Parts: sequence; C-alpha cells; structure tokens
Amino acid sequence: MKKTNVTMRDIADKLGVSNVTVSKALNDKEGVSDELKSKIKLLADEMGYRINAAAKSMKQGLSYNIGIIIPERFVGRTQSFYLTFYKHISKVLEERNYSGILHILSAEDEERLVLPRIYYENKVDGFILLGQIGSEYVEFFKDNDIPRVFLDFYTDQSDIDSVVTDNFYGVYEITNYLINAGHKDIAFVGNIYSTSSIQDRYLGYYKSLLEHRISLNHDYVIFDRNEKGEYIEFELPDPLPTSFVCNCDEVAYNLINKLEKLGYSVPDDFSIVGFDNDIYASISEPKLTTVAVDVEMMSKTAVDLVIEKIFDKDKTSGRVLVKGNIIYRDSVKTIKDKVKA
Amino acid sequence: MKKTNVTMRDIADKLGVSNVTVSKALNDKEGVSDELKSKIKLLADEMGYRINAAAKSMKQGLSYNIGIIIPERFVGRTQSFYLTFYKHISKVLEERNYSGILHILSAEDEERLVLPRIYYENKVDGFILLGQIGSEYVEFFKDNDIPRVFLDFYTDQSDIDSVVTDNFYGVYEITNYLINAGHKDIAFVGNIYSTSSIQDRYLGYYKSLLEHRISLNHDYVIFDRNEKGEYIEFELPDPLPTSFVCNCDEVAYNLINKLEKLGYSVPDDFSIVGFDNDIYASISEPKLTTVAVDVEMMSKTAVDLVIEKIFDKDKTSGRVLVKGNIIYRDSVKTIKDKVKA
DNA sequence: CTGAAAGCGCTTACAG
DNA sequence: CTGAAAGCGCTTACAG
Repeated sequence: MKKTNVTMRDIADKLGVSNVTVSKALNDKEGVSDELKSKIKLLADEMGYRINAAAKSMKQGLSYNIGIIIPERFVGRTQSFYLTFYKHISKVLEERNYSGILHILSAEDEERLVLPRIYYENKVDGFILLGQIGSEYVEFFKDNDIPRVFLDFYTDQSDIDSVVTDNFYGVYEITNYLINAGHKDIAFVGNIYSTSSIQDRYLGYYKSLLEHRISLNHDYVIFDRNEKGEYIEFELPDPLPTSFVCNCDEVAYNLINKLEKLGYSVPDDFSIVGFDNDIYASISEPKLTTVAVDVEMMSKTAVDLVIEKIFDKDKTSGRVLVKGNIIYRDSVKTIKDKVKA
Repeated sequence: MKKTNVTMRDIADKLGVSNVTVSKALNDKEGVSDELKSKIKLLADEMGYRINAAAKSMKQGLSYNIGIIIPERFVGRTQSFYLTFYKHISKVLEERNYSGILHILSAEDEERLVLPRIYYENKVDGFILLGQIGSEYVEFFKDNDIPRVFLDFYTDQSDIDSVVTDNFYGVYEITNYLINAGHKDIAFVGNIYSTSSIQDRYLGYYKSLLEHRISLNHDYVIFDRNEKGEYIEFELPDPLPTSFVCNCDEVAYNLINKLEKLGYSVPDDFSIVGFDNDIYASISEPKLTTVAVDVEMMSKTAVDLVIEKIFDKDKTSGRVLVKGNIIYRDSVKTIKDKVKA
C-alpha cells in the first residue's frame, strides 16, 4: 500500500529544499545540480510520489488529453476497425505523453448537435474525429476553436484538416496489378454515387483503365448498394468480365459467395480484389488480395497534426492522403498466357 | 468563435456578484435565490462559459475520469467484442458525469509490470480492467490502493472485485434447451483444462446432464485447443452424438465447417450451440443458437461498482455474476418425435 | 544553482 | 441569501 497524497512539498520538506527545486528536478529542467536532482528523484520514487495532473493542468492551461470521437454506428458487433485505429492512436499519444479519452458519439447527440461533455469541461486539448460524421455536426464543431483533426473522414467541406487513405491511388495500383496479370475485362463493383470514398476508388480504377487504353464499359460498373447504403442483389453483366475490382472487402466477400452459388470458382473463373483488408478479406474463400489501409501511419499523422495545432492555433494541414499497401493473397489468377475462348 | 477562458470570475464581475455565488449557481447548490441562479446560468451560456475541470479536480481531489484497460491482444482485427463493452461502459460513465480514458495495455507493459501513466499522473479515480490479464500484473495492480474492478475476467485469485458472465448457468440453460428438443447424446466441445471459463461452461453442461439423468460420456468431451490455446483438429467420437455444446461461437463455427466438409448438414444431422453471440454466430451457416453475454448489464454493474469504491474505499463486492440470454437461431433441430435409426 | 512570491480557477467552510 | 478567505498542488518569472 503506497501512501496517497504525497506532494512535491513533502519531498522538499524531507530534503530541506523548496518545492520549486523539486518541481524542476522532477521535470528535468535547468537549475538544479545533478546530484540534488537524482537525490530528489530517488526520494520521490521511495515515497511513491505521483504527480497531480490536475494541478499541472490548471497551471499550464493544458490537460494533455486528446478526445477521440467515434460515432456509435461504427461500434457494432462486426466492426472492429476503429478499435484498431484507437490502438495506434493511443500508442502515439502515449509516446507524446498524452492520454486518449474515447467518446462514443450517440446517434442522438450527433443529430441534436450535442458536443461531448469533455469539451464543455475543458478536459481535452484537442479532438480526433474518427469516421464519417454528419456534415451539420461537423459545421457545428467547427464553430469552436478547439484543435481538431478528422481521421478516415471523407467530405467536400473545405477548410477541414483531415487524414484519409488514398482511395484513388490504392485502387489505381490494384487495378494495374490485375491488368499486369493479364486481365482486360475488369468490372468495378460499388455504387459510384453513394459515397465520396467509393467515387474516388472508382476513379482510381478508371485511371488505370485509361492508362492502359482499355475503354470504360458502363455494363461493367456493378452496383452493390442503394442510395441508403443497403446492399442489393448484384446484377451481373452478360458477357461476364474476367475480374472484379470491389470497392470494399465485404462486397468482395458477398460477390465470391454469389459467384460460387452460381457454380463458378474464384480465382479460376474470376479474379477478385477488395479494399480495406478487414475481416472479410480473411474469412473469404479464397482469401482476398486487397488494399490494406495504413492504420498506423494514419494514426500517427493525425496525432501529430492535432498536437501541432494545440501549440500553433493557426496551423492547418488540409487533406493529408496516406497511401495503402496491396496485400497479395489468393483471389487473383494470372491469365497472361491463357488463350481466351 | 467562442471566447476561450471565460471564468466564473468574469461572470461574477459582469453581474456584480462574487465568484462563490456563481459557483453555487452553476452547480445547483443551496444558497442562491432562484432568480439570481437563472440569471447566472443564462449569462454563463451567453458568454460561452466552460468549466475548468482541472481546477475543480484539484480542489476536490477527484478527476471524474475512469481508466479502462484492455490488453492489446484483445484488440485484433477480428476482435470487436471489447469495443462494444467500452461503448456501454462509456454510456453509463456519461450518465454519471464521468469520462473514460481508454488505455490499451501493451504486451510489453503487461510483462514488465508497468502501470499505465494515467495512474502515475493521478488522471483517473479508478480503473476497470477488461478481459484476461496476467496474474502477476493483477497482483502488482493490487499493491496500489486505487479502486479497480475487473470485467469479464476469470481467476482463482481471491479478494478481487469482478463482474463476469455466468458461464455455468448459461451453458446449463442452453443444454437444458437441447435436451428439451429431444437430444440425449450431447457432446461438449472445448479443452476443459484450458481456462477457468471453459471449465465453468463444461460444468454447466454436466449439471444439465445430471439433472436429466443422462450419464456423462467421456468420449463426448471433445478438445478444441491445446494447452497453449491453439486450435487443434477435432477428434470426433464414434458413434457420433446428435448435438454439440461448443464452449464458444468460433469453435462452433469451425465445427460446422468441419462437419459440412465431412458431408453432414447442420442442423439436419446435428444440432450445435455456441456461446458469446459474437460475429461467428452470425457468419456461420446456419446461424448459431447461442448464449449472448449481457454486455450492457455487465458494463453498468462494473461502472457503478468502481464509483462506489471511489467514495467508499472499503467497499468490496467480490465476484458478481451476470446472467446471459439465449439467442434462438437456426442451428438446433427438435428431434423429439423423430424415430432414431 | 536555489527559492520566495504569485497565480492558475475552482470549492469549501465559515461569517454575516 | 451572499461573500471574504483560504487552499488544492503545481509552474512560471524573477531575484539573489
């Protein structure tokens, strides 16, 4: 049992020095002899001294806490993506001597434009907002001058500092890969009017086609969901392509199941790629070749950005793109030398 | 843009009262006329007043933060269970005017017995520890007198306050359900020496058997993993039972796949139940009848316990069991009236 | 290299 | 019903 409530004063008294000297020693500041400094540190340890963050915080006007906001709809039984994000955020925060207060934003609060209590209580120095958030809420958030960075958030609202995956480039690269494997008849699967992120992925696919002088076939754009985001039955084109670029792994997973029910086999009859490298990429048969979002780099970027903004209110970054990495697995077959029927 | 740094003093000055009165009004304490109180609240709103949690915290010696600790191995791509837990914890915390600082405990810190920095900085009033944690770490944690509650944590270490799912009762109930559906030849799937939680589930199964005068057949205890927790090939008994009680959904999912590869069909040839109601219960074909952990009630219980302990250091609760609920889906077939071959 | 003084913004206990 | 005083435990700026 360690004694609670050991203060700098207590340490100072025992050593016959002032609390100022103790503060300087414990914070490794100038103005204390090395000898005294280590004596103080030793005694602090012995006495089980723990700094009072609240006192420091009040004096400095800084809490060394960052609020992480995740809308509750991303916290489902099948959604673990954002916990992984939080893990990396938390790790970087730790390295910077910050802590993360994780706030799950309820649908109700999001609708009624209620900011988290940690804002009204000045418990955090800045915010990282994870995932897609209603644009009204974002506007409302912007009315306050607290530093904030949006992570994995797509919007056309300007003057927002955000860190996002390079959707465009990722799909561009993976489509190139398909073409290099001999594919020419390549479909894109996704509702290209549904989200900005799907749109960018589609455009990456299109750019790869353009570069290889493959003309865009509108029958090869296969919708996966309606405007509400609900999945719909795939309407497969006739004739079928040899490969499918899916806008996400879950849809790739669904497509594989659909094709196999129709008696086809992946990758023998069709090559399929996804995006996200989430659980669906691993539970599908065969496992998916896909684009892995670089969660680690994105998290690090977001944390460093928000901390910079805390110390320089005028700092802006705009939209920062982080490149993903292709993960090669078993859902693509090279057909370079195959004679097509 | 709201002005930052509005203090109680500023409000007091504008109204020609003292900051004490403002403090009382804003905290709804006695000693201010209703008229003045509402005038103060109105002006506070208008001026964009936000309380300084650090100042309050220092004065009261309470941070109104709770540290939530999750070992990093529970934060994988396929593990979203604990984020769901956090969501419910966070919601209750919110209702109690607390905030949650989520700390992901690295494997390294767990091994080296490093407590989270939030402890050493007095940033939290108590801890909720989620999931299984090394016993040395637990012992080390106990050396400190900060309130702590273990959630979804199984151990034989005594004098630990914990909130756990009633494994025993859950499997007891779901085995009863199988028996009522006409099953008599029921296997249990799990390594009964592996974890305390699997052991309890096994004993619930056994109790149900006992109650129905069905004798325990040791061939019907099928191991799913080795001592290290790595999954192994099932060794199916001969003759086969008509149903399987699996110690968790993931294993039930694996078993279904194994049986279907062998040419059997579930639930026509075999009925199968799981435990946890996690993602494997939903992605399996057919969907699993299983026991859902009552995450909401467990979270609420844990939060209320830790808060009680903050205000009454001597409060202990011991091991609190929370009952799960059977979720009926498609993996069980009634064979009551079926003539057996 | 060391320390006395002031102050961060609240709340508590007490006096009127 | 209202307020003056003290103090929570630090850090900062300045003086020696």
